[in-house]
Amino acid sequence: MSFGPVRGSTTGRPIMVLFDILGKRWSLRILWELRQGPLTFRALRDACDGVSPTVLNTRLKALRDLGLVDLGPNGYLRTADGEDLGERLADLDRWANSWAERTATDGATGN
Amino acid sequence: MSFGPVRGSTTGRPIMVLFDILGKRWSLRILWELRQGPLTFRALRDACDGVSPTVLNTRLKALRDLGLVDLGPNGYLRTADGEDLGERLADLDRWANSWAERTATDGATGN
DNA sequence: CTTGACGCTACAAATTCCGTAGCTAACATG
DNA sequence: CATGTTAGCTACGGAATTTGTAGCGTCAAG
Repeated sequence: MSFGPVRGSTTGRPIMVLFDILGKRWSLRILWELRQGPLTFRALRDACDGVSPTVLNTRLKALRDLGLVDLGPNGYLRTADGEDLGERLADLDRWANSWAERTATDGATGN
Repeated sequence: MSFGPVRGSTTGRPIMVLFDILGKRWSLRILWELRQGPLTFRALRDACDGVSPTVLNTRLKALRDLGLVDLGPNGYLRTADGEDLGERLADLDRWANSWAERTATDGATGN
């Protein structure tokens, strides 16, 4: 497996590779929805607010090429690396929750 | 400040708000490039591979609405929340580096 | 043979993104 | 005042991406 040239990034810095895929619509969401085990293509589609199969398949291909997602007998699932990345997303989720509380409080005090 | 209805997400879960903005091209990158202090609009543009001002301004507006970025006397900078989120991105960066090493090694072992 | 679920593809329309050019305002120099 | 520079930001047309709907081929159950 190798990182080819990535849109707008000739440096090959890993974080840029990540930004490139995660910066596309539904990528983060797909990784997120796979957090509790495998989902079939259609179940994943439903979980992602009915994202079009075109985009879902495109993302899934990219995610598989990067070794973050794989297709098993029970549907799509995250690889070990994907799980690892998923934990960073869980961190993001925890942060987002406290951020929302903080933001709500800000708003109440006079927006 | 308040979260309006977000594209494709009626739940209002904070993580979805985050996915919505971060899932747009250049959002992650902008937050990332602001990690070492304020940058002017044009400096930020240069840092982001010359992203078009149209998109940069749109992202900056969204990021400001969410209270993650602010415009100070020396240019754009991350707010306290933005810095906080930035740390999660730094985690992502660290993970991406080890991931890249792992991935390179995988390729070498013939898997 | 029909039904249903599976992964996935085709294709046109809608949306978003892009690059280039240029605007207004502020500040410094002369 | 005239000039030059830098700032943030907008207009606009063309390119690229995303979307929605329909349907394909395969497989297992009834």
